[in-house]
Amino acid sequence: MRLLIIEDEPGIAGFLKDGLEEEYFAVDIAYDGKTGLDMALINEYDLIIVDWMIPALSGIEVCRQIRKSGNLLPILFLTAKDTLEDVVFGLDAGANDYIKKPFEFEELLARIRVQLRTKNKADDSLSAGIVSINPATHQVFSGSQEITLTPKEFALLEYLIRNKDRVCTRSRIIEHVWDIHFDSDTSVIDVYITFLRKKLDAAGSGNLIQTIRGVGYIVREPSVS
Amino acid sequence: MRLLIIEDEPGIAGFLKDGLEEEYFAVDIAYDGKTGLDMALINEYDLIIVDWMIPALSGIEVCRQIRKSGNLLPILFLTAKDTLEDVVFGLDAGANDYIKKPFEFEELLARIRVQLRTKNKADDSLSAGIVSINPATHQVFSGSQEITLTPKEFALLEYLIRNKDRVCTRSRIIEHVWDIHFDSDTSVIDVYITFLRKKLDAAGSGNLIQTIRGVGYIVREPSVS
DNA sequence: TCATGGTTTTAAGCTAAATTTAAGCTTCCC
DNA sequence: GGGAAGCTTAAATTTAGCTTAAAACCATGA
Repeated sequence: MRLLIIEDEPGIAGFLKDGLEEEYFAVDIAYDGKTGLDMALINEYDLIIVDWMIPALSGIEVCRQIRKSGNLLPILFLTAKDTLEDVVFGLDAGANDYIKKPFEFEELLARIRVQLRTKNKADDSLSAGIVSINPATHQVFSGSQEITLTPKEFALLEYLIRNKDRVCTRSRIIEHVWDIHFDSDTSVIDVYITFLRKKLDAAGSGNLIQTIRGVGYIVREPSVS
Repeated sequence: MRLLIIEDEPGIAGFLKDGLEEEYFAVDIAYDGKTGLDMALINEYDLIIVDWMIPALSGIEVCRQIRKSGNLLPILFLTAKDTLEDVVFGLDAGANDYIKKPFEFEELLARIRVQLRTKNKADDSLSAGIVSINPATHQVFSGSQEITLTPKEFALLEYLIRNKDRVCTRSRIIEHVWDIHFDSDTSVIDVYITFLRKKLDAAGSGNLIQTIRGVGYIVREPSVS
């Protein structure tokens, strides 16, 4: 899952980036509103965190511009101002949620999860067939048997399952899971697909990840019948 | 065809699901209004069946919200209430049709077919006859049956269907699909036309690609008659 | 600071699939 | 009948993906 943070204070930005990367998010930072808006419009993010008070272009204006472009991705507002008026203003501009500074990192994380959940899923269990994953605890189960995954393995599987029944192209995967934005001839994806398949297979959930040759991969929900 | 049933009584929901699946529909169930609405907004259904009296969010509210999001998919109301007033209320909320409980399964089926028939005519996705292609997911369907194509096969079919009802000359095909800009005596096109025809034929969409001798090929939309 | 163990990435050989070539066959039309 | 155009099939070639091993990286604790 790929996030953009628009925050001018390097301390806070860095703190957020580190913390979120520990949670397996791919994180980009923009230090002013103008840059942030450009990045948001050019790249595909799964969620944006934007501070209210930033140089070049206010957070609220960034938010408005993004919505004006027709993009509905979840936007989370960071604000020191906490009067009702400001909050209303932010939500009117198209933000999905807000959080007051100073905040607990855990709370931010919870709110991010809510946004990602409502965006992608009807129910809040991320699963495909007998395999289910829990982003909050970073656990993966094949039926009732737990599978231990490394951070990258988890991030890849999470992305594939969140996009269940859709083809995930190699370029989208490399962007959203590895945060690499240029064409490269790396074969990390292949290697990690092999890792995942091996572990899933060992836990009896073989054949979950299918290859679409020349395009990418897909995790299909076994048809209900 | 993929349907969503929003119905809290497990008995009715299960009965509907089983019956509809026998008719080759893909059926999802939501047991309350909130979940149902989320599913309807996130996934792409061909039709929704929603009960009037359901927990979390009334059927009528679900209907309103779906319409508010700009989605025009057919919605069928299930209701025990049968006063004229209730029916008017439901249709005003954006439903396409209603059916009173208890009902005959056959009647429900008939009404579903009516809705799906009118829907398909307006649909101008990339298709010709019963064959439709989705460039976003690289999927091809003959009716509801998926056809697996290699990248080149897909590219060729996409080009032909995008230029439906127009003759595609050999030189245009070789330029647009193979990116070859000089005259060559290759016979790849012939070979790939054979590949495509074979796969389409196996999926029951034979005769889609016609040869124009000396010129090229054409995919025709079967005339509506 | 350095060693350690785990994770991630790179690289290379291998395999299987996709693509292209080529040759013989069929059909159409003069 | 004969030639041109297209069809079909098999074989050759190329490419993409799989697998494995090893190198690089990173955090941890002695």
